[in-house]
Amino acid sequence: MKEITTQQQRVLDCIQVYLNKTGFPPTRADICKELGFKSPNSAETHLRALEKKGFISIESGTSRGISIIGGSAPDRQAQDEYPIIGLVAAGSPTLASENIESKINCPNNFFNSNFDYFLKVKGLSMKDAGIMEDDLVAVKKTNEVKNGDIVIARIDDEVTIKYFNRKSEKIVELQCANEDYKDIIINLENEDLTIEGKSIGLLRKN
Amino acid sequence: MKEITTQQQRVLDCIQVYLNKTGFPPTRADICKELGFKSPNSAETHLRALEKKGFISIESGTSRGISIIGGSAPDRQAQDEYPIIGLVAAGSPTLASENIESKINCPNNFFNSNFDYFLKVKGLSMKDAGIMEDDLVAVKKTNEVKNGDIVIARIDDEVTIKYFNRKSEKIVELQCANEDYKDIIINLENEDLTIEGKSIGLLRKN
DNA sequence: TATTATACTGTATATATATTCAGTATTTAA
DNA sequence: TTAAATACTGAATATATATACAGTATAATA
Repeated sequence: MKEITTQQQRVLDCIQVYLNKTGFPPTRADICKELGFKSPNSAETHLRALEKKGFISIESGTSRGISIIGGSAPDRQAQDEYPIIGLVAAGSPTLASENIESKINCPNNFFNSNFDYFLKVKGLSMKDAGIMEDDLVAVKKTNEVKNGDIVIARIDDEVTIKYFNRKSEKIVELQCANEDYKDIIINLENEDLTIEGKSIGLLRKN
Repeated sequence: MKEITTQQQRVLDCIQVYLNKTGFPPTRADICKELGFKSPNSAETHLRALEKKGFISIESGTSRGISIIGGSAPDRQAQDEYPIIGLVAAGSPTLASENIESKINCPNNFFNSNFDYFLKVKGLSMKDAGIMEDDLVAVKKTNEVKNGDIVIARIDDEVTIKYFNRKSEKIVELQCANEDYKDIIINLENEDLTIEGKSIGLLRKN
């Protein structure tokens, strides 16, 4: 299952909501009305994209012939144990046992993308992004990130969670979401920056 | 619910089977094909009879607008399946199916307390508490809350999520976590306040 | 630089579909 | 015994709906 865009997710949600509400899938026009599109082709192209990516199936030539794949399957969700790793000021957030604070059982399709571990957040540098102290950020190990992603970055031995912003070929900005904190500008020529992964979700226990 | 005839039962079963197989309801022609009728009107009259007797509802002028009522659609709350409810501006966040946007599989000891449903947040009034738009707040249905709790409150038909603060015997403050929003002061003598539940956790999908 | 994917508006149309009308026949209730 | 409900065939039709085509625009990618 490939990545889903924000708008495609909205369309997918819309179909699910319509199904719950009426018992049958929406037409293109229904989707347009719900999401504010003005052309049925807007819905059509999103549906085709969702079909191509494997989220839905569309019965050709059939009115309301949309079905969500995996949607109606009431099978018990496969679960996995995910480690919770403390965001220590220093040191790589490795999965070595000494870094694992505890483990948590969680369905493995719980978020929109698969992920590798939970990171327990320290500090309030991402406060305005709704990430508070002791929140558990679901981290997918990857170094493929794009501007605006919330990434887990390591500079030498210092690990932080920040917005990623590539300013130029050599310059990366690690941006805070809190005006009390200063952004970090990194010159890749002088400094070592490792992208450990990116945030794909969040979990908070009160 | 009145008596059902053998043929009407066959049609009803046919609808259910078709739904299970395709994810959407059949047309008149589909029913004819399945049950060997030679005229779409055969299906039509059976459908009208089933509607009259309360087994199905038919959305007029709508293709495949059949939905099965009651009996065969029990919301069996699977142990680990939790509904996601949209935070609608008006109306109680009931577990009625029309309010359920979708469902999510989740271990029932996932948070530190058991809970009843997820509430999808609209607006940014609790931004500084780290609750953002579209976040899913895990809600435990209770009216036993204490000062500082994040509660789901209903004033008449308006549902909001706010900090709870009892100022005096008669005065309750529903406090925002965003200086752009105004707190709500409620005099219990004049106004109706219902505590639907309290937040015991949060889930965010990026 | 060209190309692909995304994200739309707007119009048009073939056809999928609900639904009405005209019949026939049998069974059940008043 | 007369109406009403059940159980169909067969044909006709208005419209609901999918879907193609023609554009515009932006962002990401190669």
